[in-house]
Amino acid sequence: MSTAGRPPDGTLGFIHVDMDAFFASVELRRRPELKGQPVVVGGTGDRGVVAAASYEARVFGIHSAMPSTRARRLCPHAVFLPGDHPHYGEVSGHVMAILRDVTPLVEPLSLDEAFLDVRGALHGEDRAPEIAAEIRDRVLAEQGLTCSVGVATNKFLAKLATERAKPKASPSGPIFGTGVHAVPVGGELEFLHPMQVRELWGVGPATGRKLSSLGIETVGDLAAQPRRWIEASIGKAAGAHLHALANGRDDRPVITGQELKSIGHEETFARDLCTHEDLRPHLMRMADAVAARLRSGTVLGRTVTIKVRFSDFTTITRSSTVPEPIDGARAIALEAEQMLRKLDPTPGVRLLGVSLSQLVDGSVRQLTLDEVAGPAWTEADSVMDEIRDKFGSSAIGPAALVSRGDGLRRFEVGQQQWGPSSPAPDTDDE
DNA sequence: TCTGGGGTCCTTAGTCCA
DNA sequence: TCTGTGGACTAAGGACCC
Repeated sequence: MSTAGRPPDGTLGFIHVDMDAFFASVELRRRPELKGQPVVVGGTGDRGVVAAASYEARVFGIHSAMPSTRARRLCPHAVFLPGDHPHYGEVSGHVMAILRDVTPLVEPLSLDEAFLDVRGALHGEDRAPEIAAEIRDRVLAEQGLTCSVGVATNKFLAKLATERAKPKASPSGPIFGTGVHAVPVGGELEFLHPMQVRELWGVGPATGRKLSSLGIETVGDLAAQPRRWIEASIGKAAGAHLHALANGRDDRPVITGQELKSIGHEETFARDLCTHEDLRPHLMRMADAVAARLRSGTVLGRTVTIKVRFSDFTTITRSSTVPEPIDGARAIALEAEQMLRKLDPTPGVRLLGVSLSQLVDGSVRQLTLDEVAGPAWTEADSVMDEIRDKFGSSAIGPAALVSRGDGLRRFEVGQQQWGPSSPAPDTDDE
């Protein structure tokens, strides 16, 4: 991990790039015949959500994170697509390469967003907006995709500037934005203070309600309050952070090569599961998926966490820390199952998740007692990794998953990015 | 209107130990 | 030996982001 090193210095040199309706735009690029139609990418089943909506779909009120069932009601004639995460990752890689061509100081936030620190490329000239426009032109020319770009004196203002540049949906159709918006040096507070406090990075529904109950509606209202009072009202860390942002201060550097803190896998089931026997194969499959990702990233973890969401949507987590870091499916499953056994699934479990945190570098791994006693499991994991590399993720999986008679389908992992793909079957095989 | 999956960070509370 | 304190660690939950 490395950082830009220099703190923000009042130079207009931070750029935020955000792809416009990324997943939907990538699909439209593949299927030009859908251009102009409302396109929705995401979970296609009853329990799925929208991952991305084209601006034509947004005209109908559809937005990301909306339940798919609601999106269908709002716009029954929209084209609903299941999404292709590996392909979006590939396209994202091409876009990030363009950004890294501008500066090595690129901090990806997700597949479709990144911060850049271009201060080193300015040579004392005020040309960051020009660089932003060049980025936009190159992404369009080389990838056939549009993006919006914000420019400011720090990361947070650059991100807000991007929002100003974005296309908007209106009842009469999409309104295309300026594409690039720069917040001039000295104009930060004028730009910031009229905004709703909810627009600040880090203010979600809960904090928004709390601030509103304190009479704080705009960013200017927040900036005018004493910092200590804000800290006492919403918590020390969040209070100090938001107060600084409201005053236009954000000292965070652009960080390249962020280290991963946890790796997990979770799934919402097409219908609720009520017994340990039903849950166990899913737990095994998820432990196997997490283990494979740990090994492919050459990391090990010490804390195993399971997440259980019941039918009434109450969600609990249980975690357990093992003495030595692990990356084997069997070891993860063992810990996870012990925790799951202590829970009562009879009210109905709609989601189950397994994750590993407290990650450490796996390239200098120490053998665990388990491995010293019998290295067969580690070898089996390595062989599985090799087979998956050659024949795909569904080619092989834990034996526990084939004994139920529903075979290879069980080995599919990570295919349910936005919820189960089809409505609950009326059969008894889950 | 029923709410995904991948994460990060913070807060609070309990325990252990020096 | 007992008590208080503070730090490190762990566990659980919540809020937030894309």
